[in-house]
Amino acid sequence: MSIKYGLLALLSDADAYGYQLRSRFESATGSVWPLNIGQVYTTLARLDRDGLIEGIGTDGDGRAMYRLTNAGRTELSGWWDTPVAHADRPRDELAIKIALAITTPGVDATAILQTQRRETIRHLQDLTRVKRQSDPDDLSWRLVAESLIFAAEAEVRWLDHCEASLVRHGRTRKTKPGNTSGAADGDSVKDPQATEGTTR
Amino acid sequence: MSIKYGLLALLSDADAYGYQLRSRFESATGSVWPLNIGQVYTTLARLDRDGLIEGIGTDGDGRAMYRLTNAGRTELSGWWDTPVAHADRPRDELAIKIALAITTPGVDATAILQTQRRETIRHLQDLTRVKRQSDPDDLSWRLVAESLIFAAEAEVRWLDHCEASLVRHGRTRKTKPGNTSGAADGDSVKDPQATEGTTR
DNA sequence: CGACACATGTAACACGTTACATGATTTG
DNA sequence: CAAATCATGTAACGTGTTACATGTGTCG
Repeated sequence: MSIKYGLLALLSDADAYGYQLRSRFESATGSVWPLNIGQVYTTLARLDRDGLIEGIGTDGDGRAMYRLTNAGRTELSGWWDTPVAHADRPRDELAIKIALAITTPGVDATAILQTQRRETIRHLQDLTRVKRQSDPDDLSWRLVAESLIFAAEAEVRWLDHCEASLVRHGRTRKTKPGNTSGAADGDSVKDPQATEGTTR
Repeated sequence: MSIKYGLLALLSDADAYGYQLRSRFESATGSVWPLNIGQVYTTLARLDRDGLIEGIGTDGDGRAMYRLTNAGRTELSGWWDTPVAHADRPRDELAIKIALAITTPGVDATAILQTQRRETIRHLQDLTRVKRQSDPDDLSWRLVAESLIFAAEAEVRWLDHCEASLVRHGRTRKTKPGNTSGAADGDSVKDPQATEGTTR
């Protein structure tokens, strides 16, 4: 879904050819998600077929130019007006994996949680490094990076929350409220936005 | 990728047939992601073809049973041991949309951010309601729901952060530090885990 | 000249969705 | 009996990936 509308959005700014669309897409999103060039062409073909864009011959150097049609403009403004629904987002593989790890006998869920936590922290460090080394004036670029950072931080908090829940579950509600350490209560595990220095 | 390993995980517990696998998958993940039954069968066929599972005739009532092979067991334990990489996760349509909204002339990015925020808050309320109405003893179920809650909360914070950044960017660093309202600084926009009562 | 970036495409495949066809069993 | 649920599959299509084929332009 996303790249279809991505191309429409880029074409709403100016006519373009396939190769150009890829580089514009990547300069808008900061090349965090390199866009497959083959797919650009197949998507353009589909959009053309559906009347949302139209091929307008070749420019002076033989590049196949495309232009947004009125139908495409309508489709696009519909996209802008409609929030991204949570319903049609892809399944979260991590959540599924943890759920299955817990319910499958013979699987050490705690070990999986810890391995994953290390991986996510590592990723978080990559992201903050990338962010530090990039032009702070390029807004869209920076916000995309920060989107990933926010998500990764939430993931770490969730992993910690899972581990705490597992422990509590292990002590199968035999202990009464008023327990051992601290921290293991409901939500709010760990401070948010604590990106650096959470390596364990 | 996820459902392939999901089926392997379920089959590592006990032999099963297609229909059964779907209901087990959904009872593990809390039917937040209803699993397409058609795909279960095609995936089983692929797994069989690749030697990770094998069809073992039909049970007494004519249901096509499958069993995990040794190769499948190896593949599965590899999955358990390897953390989910951030590299091969799907693109985040929301982040792309906002990035394009900012870079495309003639698009009201602030309006899009606000519409999205309302939608996400609404979703968050749905999730907390679902969580409240569910069995608190079903760990895996609850954690999956909370995974979505953590992610949605992070999304709201990010959206707020985007809006603040846009405002700051609008005043193109002509104002000096020491400014108008408050709140619009760097990270930590809004308190985390504040699920209820953030409707605006 | 040779390597590399530019530029356009195609083929094969994995994965996901919706929809359809078909039949058995269960239940109101 | 009629409707719902159980159970297995197929077809068509959208979307994404990797890999290949093919040519032009540029630059060291």
